[in-house]
Amino acid sequence: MSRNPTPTSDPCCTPLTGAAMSAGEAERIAPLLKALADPVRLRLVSLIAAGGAGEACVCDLNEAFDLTQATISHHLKVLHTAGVLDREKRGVWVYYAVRPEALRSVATLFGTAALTPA
Amino acid sequence: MSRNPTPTSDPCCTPLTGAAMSAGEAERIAPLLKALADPVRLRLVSLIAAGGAGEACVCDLNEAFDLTQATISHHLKVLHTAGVLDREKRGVWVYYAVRPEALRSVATLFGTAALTPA
DNA sequence: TCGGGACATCGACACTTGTCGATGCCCCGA
DNA sequence: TCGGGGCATCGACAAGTGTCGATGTCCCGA
Repeated sequence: MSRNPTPTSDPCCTPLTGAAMSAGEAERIAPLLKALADPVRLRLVSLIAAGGAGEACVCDLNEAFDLTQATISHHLKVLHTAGVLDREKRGVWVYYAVRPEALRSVATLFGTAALTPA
Repeated sequence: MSRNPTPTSDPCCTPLTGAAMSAGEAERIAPLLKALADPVRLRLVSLIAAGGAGEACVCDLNEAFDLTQATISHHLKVLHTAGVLDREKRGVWVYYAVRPEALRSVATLFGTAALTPA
C-alpha cells in the first residue's frame, strides 16, 4: 500500500531485504526479552540464578524487595509464563528455578550479533 | 531523565550468575533490554546489523515494514536513546548504525548465565 | 478438626507504550 | 529563490503494564 514510488532511481544504500531475522522469529523472541526487561524481574532472575542450586524459595525472594507479595508473585508468574523460570511446589513453599535454555536463546541471539565486526 | 543518548561509560558487563545483581545495576540494564524487547525494533536492529557496514538508511528501513514512517522513526529514536543505535545525517538521508557495545553488554550478561549448569 | 502461614488471584488504578494522521524542519536540485 | 522530498515531532487514542489492597486456596502443625 505505502510502497514508495522510488523518487530517484537507486536511492541510497544496500538492499538489505530478506536479511537476518524474519518477522516470525522476532515475534517469537520479543516476549522473552520483554519478560526480562524489568529491573525487578532482572534481579529476581539474578537472585535465583545466584542461589546454590539455581533455585530459590518465594519466601526468600519476597524479603529482598520493598514490594508487596502480590507484586512479586505477579513478576514470577510473568517470568514463568515466558519460559524463563520453572515452578515447583514443595509442601507449603514454592521454588522457582532458572531455565538455562531461555537464557541461552538470548545469549545466542546477541552473542552472534555482537561478534559481527561489520 | 534527560540522559545523553550515548552512554559510553561502562554499560553492564556483569555476570548474571556470580553474585546477585544490585538494584542500581538492574535499573541501568533494564532500559536497554526494554528497548530491544519489541518485534519491530528487533528486526530493525537485525536489518541494520545485516547491512554491509552495519548501518542502514531510514528510507530503506521504512520499506521493510507495513508501518507508518512516523512509527519507524519513533522506534529508531527509542533505540538511539537507549544507546543501541548511532545516528548520522548525510545530506538528505539519515543513517543508523549498530553500537556493538550495547549488544555486547546483553551478550555478556546472558552469555555467562547460559553456561551455568557446568 | 481447626487455625495460621505461604502463594496465587482479583479488581482497580495510574502510568507507559505502540500506532496513526497531520504538521514542521532541513536539505538539495531546478 | 523556490519547490519537493526525507525525516522528526506533535497530539491523540487504545492497549498494555506495574503496583496495590483484599480475598481465595492449599497445606501443615497443634
